[in-house]
Amino acid sequence: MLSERPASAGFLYRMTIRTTTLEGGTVAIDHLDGRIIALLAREPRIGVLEMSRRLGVARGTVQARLDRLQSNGVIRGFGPEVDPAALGYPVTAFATLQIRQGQGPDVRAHMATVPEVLELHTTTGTGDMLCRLVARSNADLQRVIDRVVAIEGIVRASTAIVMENPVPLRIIPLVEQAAEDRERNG
Amino acid sequence: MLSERPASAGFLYRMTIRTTTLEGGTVAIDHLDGRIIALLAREPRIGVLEMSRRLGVARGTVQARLDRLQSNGVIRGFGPEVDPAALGYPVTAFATLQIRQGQGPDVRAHMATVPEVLELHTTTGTGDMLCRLVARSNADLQRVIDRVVAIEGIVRASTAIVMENPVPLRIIPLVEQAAEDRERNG
DNA sequence: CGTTCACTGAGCATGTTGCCCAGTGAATAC
DNA sequence: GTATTCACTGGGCAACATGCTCAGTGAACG
Repeated sequence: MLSERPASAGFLYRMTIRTTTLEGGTVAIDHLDGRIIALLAREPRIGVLEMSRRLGVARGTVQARLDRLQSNGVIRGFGPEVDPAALGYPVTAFATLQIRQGQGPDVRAHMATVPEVLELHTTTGTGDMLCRLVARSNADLQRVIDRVVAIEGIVRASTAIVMENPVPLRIIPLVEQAAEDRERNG
Repeated sequence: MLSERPASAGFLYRMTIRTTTLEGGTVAIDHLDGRIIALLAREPRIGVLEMSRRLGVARGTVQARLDRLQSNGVIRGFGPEVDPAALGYPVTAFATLQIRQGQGPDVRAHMATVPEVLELHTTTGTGDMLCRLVARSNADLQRVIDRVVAIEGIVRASTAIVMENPVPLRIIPLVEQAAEDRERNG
């Protein structure tokens, strides 16, 4: 079931695509790029050869597009998507933190040491930081929060427990949007 | 550079592992599982064969572990990680929505139609829903929010724009934690 | 004490990859 | 207008990884 992508050095393919780069590091992707990403999202284990067959283009083309999408940074990688729930962490929560002036760096470093902190953002608005937490249970969430706020510098933490996840993290609609925009604008 | 995972039906490998399943669909993973996931996270394009070499175990073992991790649901997939910023959406924001009683389902359906909504959760606490948005610019964020709140049922929306992302979405520390817990408990 | 199970190490046919090449049409530059 | 560049096609070849199978081993389990 788990097949592979041979480990390889892998230089850029013979082709180099006339990349359309917009302002600010933005990369324009066309419809074919969009289809490649969508196909890859739907069937991650598909091969370049199989993709070229499905998309009706030459293998080299898919190869080149993929290389470009990766060196572009559009596709950051293919890391395994691990489900925290399956690991025993079925509870997800978002915590808004208020930080004491100048303690930002300390808090950031501290948060990075807590495994249950899956991501951390600094934001505008009421809070100063927003983080995503997971825990083994609602009760366990208390332990996690205690550990999080166990550092000087966090003035207040406000937690919202996730009940449902109607829209799981997704990117395809945005990719299609971006591909269509490219078609229209050029 | 972009190598592959041959498209294949792929039945379970000959081996079936004495799976340790805990209460509530939780799967216990051991140290080897942890190393596999970590290795895969670090070098997603590595092959089963290469992994077995690096980890010092037989190819079949890695194959079987990986199959199990996937059928377990611990590894959900290997979808491409697309960077919204590279696509021209460098602005990320979190919006807290307050929903009018009974309008939840309508709002959920509506949110799913907005490409810039990357994820949506229903939560406890002050707000009723929390969503992650992206936009082409701060100005564009207004357009996105307008589109989001363009449905009856959203009483109030409070938005926090992300400035920095000190801890990007990660899972490895949790995986290691889970692997260690397994070692200790059983 | 026999069975089950995870794992090893080996093998083989098949299929994919990495890389190369010549040729085409279209957009770009001179 | 003409030459060049570039994305893409379709073909080819050697090297390699995969999918699947098999026999054997040690440890945990009933």
